[in-house]
Amino acid sequence: MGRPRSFDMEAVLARAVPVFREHGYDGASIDHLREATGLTSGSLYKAFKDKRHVFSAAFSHYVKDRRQQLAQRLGGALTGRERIAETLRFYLESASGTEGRQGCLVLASLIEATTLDDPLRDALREALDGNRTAILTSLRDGQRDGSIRGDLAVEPCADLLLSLLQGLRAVGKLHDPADHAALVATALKMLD
Amino acid sequence: MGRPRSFDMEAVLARAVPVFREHGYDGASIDHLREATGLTSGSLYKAFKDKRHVFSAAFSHYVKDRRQQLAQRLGGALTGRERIAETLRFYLESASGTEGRQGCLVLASLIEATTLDDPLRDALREALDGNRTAILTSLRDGQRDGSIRGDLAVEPCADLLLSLLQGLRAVGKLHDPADHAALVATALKMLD
DNA sequence: TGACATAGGAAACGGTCGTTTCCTATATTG
DNA sequence: CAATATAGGAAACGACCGTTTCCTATGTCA
Repeated sequence: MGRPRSFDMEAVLARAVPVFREHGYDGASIDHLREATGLTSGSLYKAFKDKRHVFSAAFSHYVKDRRQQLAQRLGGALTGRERIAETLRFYLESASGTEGRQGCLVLASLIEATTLDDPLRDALREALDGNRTAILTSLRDGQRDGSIRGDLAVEPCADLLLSLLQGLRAVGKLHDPADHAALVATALKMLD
Repeated sequence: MGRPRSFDMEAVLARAVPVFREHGYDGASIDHLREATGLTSGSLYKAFKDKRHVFSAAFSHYVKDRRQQLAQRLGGALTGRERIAETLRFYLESASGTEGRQGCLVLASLIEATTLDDPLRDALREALDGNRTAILTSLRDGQRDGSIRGDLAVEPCADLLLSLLQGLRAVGKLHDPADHAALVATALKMLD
């Protein structure tokens, strides 16, 4: 009971995410969040315990949203190899234009990893492990469906692809990646 | 003329670098720098115009130092292919342990790229372009010495390797890379 | 419909930010 | 050796940081 919230929590988080993507956890100020969300700082502190909790919720929202977007794009891709290729294309597009300039929240958090507390670092680890597991699954599926050689060392391959995807987002903060098709083709040679 | 400086500028920069590597430009406070360098904030402002100039000098120092370290390791590697392999090993080691946890200043700056001013962003671009050019040179040398196929598309390959190297540093903030040899072997397949 | 629990929002909190001021110390130069 | 230009360093600056307080508004429930 009591007076109900006049704003949509989901929408506020969606507006908070770009702030953290651009400034990181430490660099994002309550004033930035106030501007982006339209809430007063008082209301922010009614809805969240503190800045840390805003970040935590925004981080979860971002990871969930990215997972959904990727899952949707992977829906049509049949073979494991094609799923890896589509994942690469997804990241190449995310690393381009305004999206690329805004940056990846996972990557931004990674850079701040040493200054984050344990629960946040665990959430970050989970997000990254999730990405790695997804890649690994696609690789193993590819081996099963014949699109990837059966004797490929999938573990180092997954590690490498995980780093490559994050690296694309990093360089994408400055430059748009050129010639997506050639980049995908070259990267896929790691699977041969 | 006048009273000469009582500290070594080079040494102060070497002590300032880890502060920026850990906290980034925005996150590094004058107090952090004061602690790390042993200088009072007044002396810092005597030696540098402002925090931006401390960062600029520290950034140059870091890039120069990294270039030298890599050049030294590349001294013995004869073929272009071996130079690429050695570069990968260099980054894998840099991404490990306390060095990996401390992070790469280029990568940290990349994340903050959108909030940096034009001159700093230009310096960052130069550093990154330098890395890319070095990779490209090794690839072309490899084609000349026969260690890399002559019909390899070197441009996308260089882009990919550049992103991969940065990505290794990113993930290295959280996890040590495992099985360096397998990772190098897998990455080198992009050159086949 | 009146009591109440919570939201909304302005204002202020102490702390830290980057930076400047001001005074003293000291090596260099004529 | 006196004059001077700069370094060293303590203290203070206004601005902004994350957070809290306090008062009003408004929905819910008995």
